[in-house]
Amino acid sequence: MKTQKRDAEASKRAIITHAIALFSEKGYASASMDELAKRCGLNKAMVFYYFKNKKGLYEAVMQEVLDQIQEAVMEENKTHTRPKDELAGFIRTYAKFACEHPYLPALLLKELSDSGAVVPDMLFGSMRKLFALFSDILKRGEEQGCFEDAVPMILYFMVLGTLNLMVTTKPLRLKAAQLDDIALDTCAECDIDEIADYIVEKMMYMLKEKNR
Amino acid sequence: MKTQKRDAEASKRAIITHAIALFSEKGYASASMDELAKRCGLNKAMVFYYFKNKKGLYEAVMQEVLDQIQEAVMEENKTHTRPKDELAGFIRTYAKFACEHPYLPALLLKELSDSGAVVPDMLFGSMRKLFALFSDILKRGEEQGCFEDAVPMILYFMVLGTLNLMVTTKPLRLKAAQLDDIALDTCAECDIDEIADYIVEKMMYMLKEKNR
DNA sequence: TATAATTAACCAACCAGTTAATTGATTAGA
DNA sequence: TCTAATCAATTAACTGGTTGGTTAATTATA
Repeated sequence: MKTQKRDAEASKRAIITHAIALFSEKGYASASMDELAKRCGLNKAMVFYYFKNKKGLYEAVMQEVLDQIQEAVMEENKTHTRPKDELAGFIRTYAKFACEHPYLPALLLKELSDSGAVVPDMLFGSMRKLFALFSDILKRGEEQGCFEDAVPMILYFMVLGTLNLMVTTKPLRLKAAQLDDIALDTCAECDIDEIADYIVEKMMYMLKEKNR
Repeated sequence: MKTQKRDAEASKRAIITHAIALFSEKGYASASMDELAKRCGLNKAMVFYYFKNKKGLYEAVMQEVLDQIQEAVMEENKTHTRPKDELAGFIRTYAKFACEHPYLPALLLKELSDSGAVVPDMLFGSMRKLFALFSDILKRGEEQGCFEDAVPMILYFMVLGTLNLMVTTKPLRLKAAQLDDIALDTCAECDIDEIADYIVEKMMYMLKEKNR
């Protein structure tokens, strides 16, 4: 593998990689294509050469990110059989991924807070699969009698909402912990695994209220 | 009350009102001050006359919105004494307000997904009070033995995350319900009160796992 | 030589913010 | 009560900088 002066694949990948970081830092509107090109060390025209639009690039970014989290969760899911373990695995895997790739929560919250203003069509195309898995776990859990009264859509957003917010607000919570009186615990020290475990535990209580 | 050609208070109020709508629709960066002025039927310079900056206006907007939700929740809270009722009231009141004023979830999610990039200082100044109330309810609940093992920060984001996402994604979920196969229930028909009731119910199960 | 990758220079549209002049209401003085 | 002065509210026109996007020429590779 010799280092060429020209490598289309490498350029394209560099653009996507830096675009993920930039979009999640600044948001769609504030992300400048000039700055992106500068970060990549490429000419700005390259961005439009490989991706038609800013919007086209953003779609590619969202696709990439959603594919990544999807694959991580789906792959982990194979290692379980019982719905309870599947649910716990889903939550812990999402939490771990979100913590290691903090652009995911940032991008997702921004997109969802607009009801997918930028990429409405593809958003629930890609997100549907994750939700379908989550929904299926709960459904099978109910059939097998280990879950009760599950409303997948609400519970899905409960898991994603809590985890995404805990990840994105971490800097804010750290700052608050320093300034604030001691009375309020902002959970600044908690690491993501503890948080995930807590959510898993509480989720189990929620879903099997009677049969214990 | 005669209709004057000049009314400073009315102009200022018009700017804030339309700014709330505009910021929550477009986000901070994409909200144009030219368009804002056009929506208000005022000259653009008026915006900078009453509020120094775009940022200054945005801060005023966030202050207004956070004050509104705060007052609504605080006021309702006075009607209860038992922590369980207080918690239920908190959730239902926030849900109702968020549904009737959908700009709140949009603005809040956008701001939190940046860890308060635009107005970091004032954000947790204003949000702290709401969280302090929530935290206090749980604490008193634990002292009185009706709640167990509560981690206020996580539970707070669980409530806000779920409700805010359910409100902002409503159009998306409605659209998905039409296109999607029937297998996936996106909760498109649920109204906010049902959702709030569900969360309250599940929350209660979470918080009193042993003593029932 | 043909083609894919890369570049510099450019453009019109839009942006937040300014300025200096103008208009309307309020008030003080006669 | 009329008027002149004062001050707050409002405006049109402008600015310098940035934006997404284009184009035509140039380079490297096969």
